[in-house]
Amino acid sequence: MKKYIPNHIENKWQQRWGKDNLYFTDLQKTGQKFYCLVELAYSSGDLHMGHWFTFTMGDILARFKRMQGFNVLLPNGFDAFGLPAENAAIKRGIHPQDWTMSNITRMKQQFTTMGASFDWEKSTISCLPEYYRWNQWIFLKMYEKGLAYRGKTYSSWCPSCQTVVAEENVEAGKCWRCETEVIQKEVEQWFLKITAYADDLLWSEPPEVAWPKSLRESQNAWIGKSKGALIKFPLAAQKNQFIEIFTTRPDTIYGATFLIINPEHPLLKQLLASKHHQEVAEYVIQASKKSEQERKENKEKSGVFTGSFVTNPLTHQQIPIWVADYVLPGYGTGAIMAVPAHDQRDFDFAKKFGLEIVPVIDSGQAEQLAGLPFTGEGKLINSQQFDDLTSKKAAQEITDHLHSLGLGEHQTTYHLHDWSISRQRYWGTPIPFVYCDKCGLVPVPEKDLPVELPYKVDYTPQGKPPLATAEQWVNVDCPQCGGSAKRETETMDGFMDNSWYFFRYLDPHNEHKIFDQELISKWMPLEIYIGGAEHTLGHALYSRFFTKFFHDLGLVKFTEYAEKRLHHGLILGVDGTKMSKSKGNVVNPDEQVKLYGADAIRTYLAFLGPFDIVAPWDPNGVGGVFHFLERVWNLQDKVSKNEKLSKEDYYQMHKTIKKVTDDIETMKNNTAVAALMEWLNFLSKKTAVSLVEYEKFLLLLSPFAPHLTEEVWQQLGQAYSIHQQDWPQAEEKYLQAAEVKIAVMIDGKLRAQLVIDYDIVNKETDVVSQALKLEKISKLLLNKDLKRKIYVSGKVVNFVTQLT
RNA sequence: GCCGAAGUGGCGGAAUGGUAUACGCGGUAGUCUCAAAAACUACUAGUCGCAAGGCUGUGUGGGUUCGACUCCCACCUUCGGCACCA
Repeated sequence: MKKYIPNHIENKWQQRWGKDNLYFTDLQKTGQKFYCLVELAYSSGDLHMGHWFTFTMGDILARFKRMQGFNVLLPNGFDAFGLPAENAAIKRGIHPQDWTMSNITRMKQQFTTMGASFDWEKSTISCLPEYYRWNQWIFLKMYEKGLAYRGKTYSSWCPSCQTVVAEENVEAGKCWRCETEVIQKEVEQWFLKITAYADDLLWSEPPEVAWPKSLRESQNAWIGKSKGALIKFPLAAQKNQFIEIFTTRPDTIYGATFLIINPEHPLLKQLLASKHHQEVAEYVIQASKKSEQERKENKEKSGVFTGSFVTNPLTHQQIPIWVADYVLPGYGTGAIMAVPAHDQRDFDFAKKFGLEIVPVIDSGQAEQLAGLPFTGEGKLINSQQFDDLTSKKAAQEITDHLHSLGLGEHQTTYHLHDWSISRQRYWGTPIPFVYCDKCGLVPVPEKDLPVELPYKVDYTPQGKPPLATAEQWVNVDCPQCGGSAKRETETMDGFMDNSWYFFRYLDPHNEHKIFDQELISKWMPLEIYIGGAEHTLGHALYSRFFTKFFHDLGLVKFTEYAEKRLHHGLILGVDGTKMSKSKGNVVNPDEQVKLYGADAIRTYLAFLGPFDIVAPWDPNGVGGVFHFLERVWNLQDKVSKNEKLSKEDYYQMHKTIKKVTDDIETMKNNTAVAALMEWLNFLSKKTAVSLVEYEKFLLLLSPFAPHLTEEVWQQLGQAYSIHQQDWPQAEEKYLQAAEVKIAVMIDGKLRAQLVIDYDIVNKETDVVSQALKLEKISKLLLNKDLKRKIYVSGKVVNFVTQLT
């Protein structure tokens, strides 16, 4: 027999599978479908170990389901637009498109060496017009529905990338791509009104689909729905002028002893007519200098008195207006009523500046007696006609009362902001709008899509969008009046591309529609979506938003696109830290393939630990798995066609079939591989192995090691391909061992073992009397008073002599 | 601070409330060899003991139970996430 040398067989089978189109999925076929989705890769040019890990897990599940008779779709595509392409191109002088497309060619080759069962006919590349024209189409539809609009706000701006960075892509005050500190800059840009879906995006309990709890709770927190009231506080000096505040605790209004506005508040200029002018102006300047990050980090309260007063609409007292940067411009109305007795921050502020503290909720608790703020709910005090009401009731009644005075209303606010989608860069989907001198902003008609990205532009950053340099492209006739107009030169955020790609996988080349609705209703929602937890507040939220939008357009019938989402783990470098080029601890999959072959790497990644594991790459571990595969290969020597199976042989075989089946189903690949190793250890001890056993073994191993199993399968003279065989079935009648080991305990402590025939496993009296006869047990029980006998079928006998 | 997940050998990790440490790595000894590597075999939680055997052990302290890694309460630590959100 030949030695197991992966490099001699893997390439051969990869080519054969490709030639035979073995993993082609007929979407029209009837029968149960299984759509297995893995988050698509960015076309960076190199497949790293993280890709291997994630895609291998998807591939194992897909292969398993296919053998179980499901019509499985395992597609793959490329996230191809975005800054890295543009930056790499600027650095190396290659056009982003050429850079991207050659990367994709290379990565496809790397994906092939993985031996994964992708159906490459169902694939998308986001930088191709046949894909991004539908980004434009979606954008126009959103515009039609009032969900895409042009707005002006302060946004995080990356000076290095020369573009707006979405809030959820700002990490610790730095740009997620280049790690330059972002600044706040007022820019006009396109927004998608994701806030219109805030309530729809909130997860209910229990959830409609099986998505991770951590994701659901993070998304809910990010959406940040809170109910409260808008209340107008009349300015003391000017009649009919108000400061409007938002509060979640209108019940505490009688305790509002001052009011705070943020330093950027529009009313502030008006208020600066007092003697405090200088001090306030200085504070505002100081606050504007602080970066968002500093403001958040420094929790020491700061602020100044404006010199002006408002009237508390219910106590009718004049209360001072302060400016403080702990009140944020982007939330609520940017102004608060401060209730120091019942809010920690207001309390800290009041203490620091010696402001009045009036308790209005009776907590009956010690903190309050000790003069600390009580932030919970309770019964009202010091609140005139509302005294003795509970917080909940009072909140309702006080808001209603304010409403009748024309000074308040019920209000719900959200933390979620609209999605700023325009980028002042080249390598992205052109936004399909033109600016006409006569007609203003005009959408490009649907029939004129796609608005193709011009190839020839100057994409080096100069403070204006690169597309503005493509003059021929920019100057167009207005679709409405035919007069001269200019194209929008901003492009779309790359997150737009990957918010809906899994719909397009099902119908990637459709020229007439975004997708065929019948195909979608047949194949979606998809069964499982494997991806990273880092996309919780980005991609995983946007894609749900798009699905709900498609639903409202009448394109799809469901409101969640994936029945299940699973977060994958992370493979660290050998040193236990995150792999990075600068640290030089990157484990290159291509090199590992050369050393051990794809099968060993796949199986090692599966065996490493639970699916969500964060663990370092262990070179010895791969070696161990390679050794396992080698032993499987060498077992051929022992195979005999005539070998009869004992009861124990059948038991081991079916026990393993059951375990591997259950484990792959629940994505516990590590214990599935361990079960195969155990069975191999058992088979290796036998003098001969039957063909039946060996075949079953190969079938069970085939999702993990597709090349080796295919090769041995062929050598055994079996029909091609092993990957088209039926998955083995565990039979109940074989799932009983011949003998059962029972633990015998006295007072819960293990004292002996009893081996019984399987036949008497359910006969309690027989088992107990056999246990009592054991020499060791009878000796230990000699002078003891046996109070209870407990028998757990097939597991344990416990003799209790002491009852507490 | 808040939210989420998790703490088990030298290491990665197994265990429907029922014999803790499966499987793999690493280690020790042996077989084979002139030797080494590879392969194979045995052992490998700590501790007392020549042994038989005992005791202690799943982050800490309590609790429930005949029996707890598993369930409950309190605490500690680590990892991941977050928004001074009124």
